Amino acid sequence: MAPVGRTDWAEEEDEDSSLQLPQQQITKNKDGTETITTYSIREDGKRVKTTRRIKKTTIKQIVNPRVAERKQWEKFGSEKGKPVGPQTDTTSVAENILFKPVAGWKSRTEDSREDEKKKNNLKDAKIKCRICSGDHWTTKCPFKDTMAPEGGDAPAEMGDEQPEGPGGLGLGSSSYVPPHLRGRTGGGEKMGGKFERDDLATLRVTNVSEFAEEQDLRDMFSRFGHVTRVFLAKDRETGMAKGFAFVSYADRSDAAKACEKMDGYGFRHLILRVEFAKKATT
DNA sequence: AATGAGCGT
Repeated sequence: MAPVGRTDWAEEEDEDSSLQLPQQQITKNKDGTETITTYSIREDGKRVKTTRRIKKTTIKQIVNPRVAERKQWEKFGSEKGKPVGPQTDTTSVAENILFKPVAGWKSRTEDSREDEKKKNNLKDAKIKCRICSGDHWTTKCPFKDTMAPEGGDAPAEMGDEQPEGPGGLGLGSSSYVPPHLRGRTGGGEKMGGKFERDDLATLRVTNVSEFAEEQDLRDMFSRFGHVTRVFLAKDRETGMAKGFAFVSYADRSDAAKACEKMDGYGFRHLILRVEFAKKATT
């Protein structure tokens, strides 16, 4: 039995607290700013007074005309009758956030000095081709296909148990295998002559949003078949996406399907352009 | 508009 004259206790408390809240106040300051004071109740029941100082800007300065007009609309719903502009108790007003990617943020910690040193050493180190003594890397040498490095017996490798790298590509005494050549089983590959990336099933995707990530592309493209590689071009200095990407498939037929379906596909307010890739850098 | 990165003697 409920005590006489008592309604639901929860209801009562609700009414109490909401009725006692003072109205929002706005005071104009001399410097042209305004101070807005609002009152609200937190989840734990505590009453909170919030003051904010804002600087008013002419609407024309900051928004396009359609948005400006929208700002003058009469409020509706639970905000009905409230004055124009954001009510700070229901709307949080934030500053514009500028997104500035920074290169090398990972190493910008206490031990970043060490990193700097290493970098400089690398930069100062002179490059001399072992084949022709030119100022390029041996691997970039125009004669590397026809000539062996001078001296023949290169400094003995530490781990001699591995006569050839995991890829078994037989690049002289070096066991290094560049990432794109690793783990190949040679499916229908002409092994004579130069090594070329298998771009037969690779699509070039352009007009890619700078906010896209490789995973986004993988998600979109893997419905057409097994995606073997996604490369999203980024500026190596800034990390900014350059707006194009490469997507490789295990099967060229899947690539063809994807090409047909994804060319013209809308992604993040941009229309993707998809076509088969031509050969890589020469 | 744009055709990829990686190692390092």
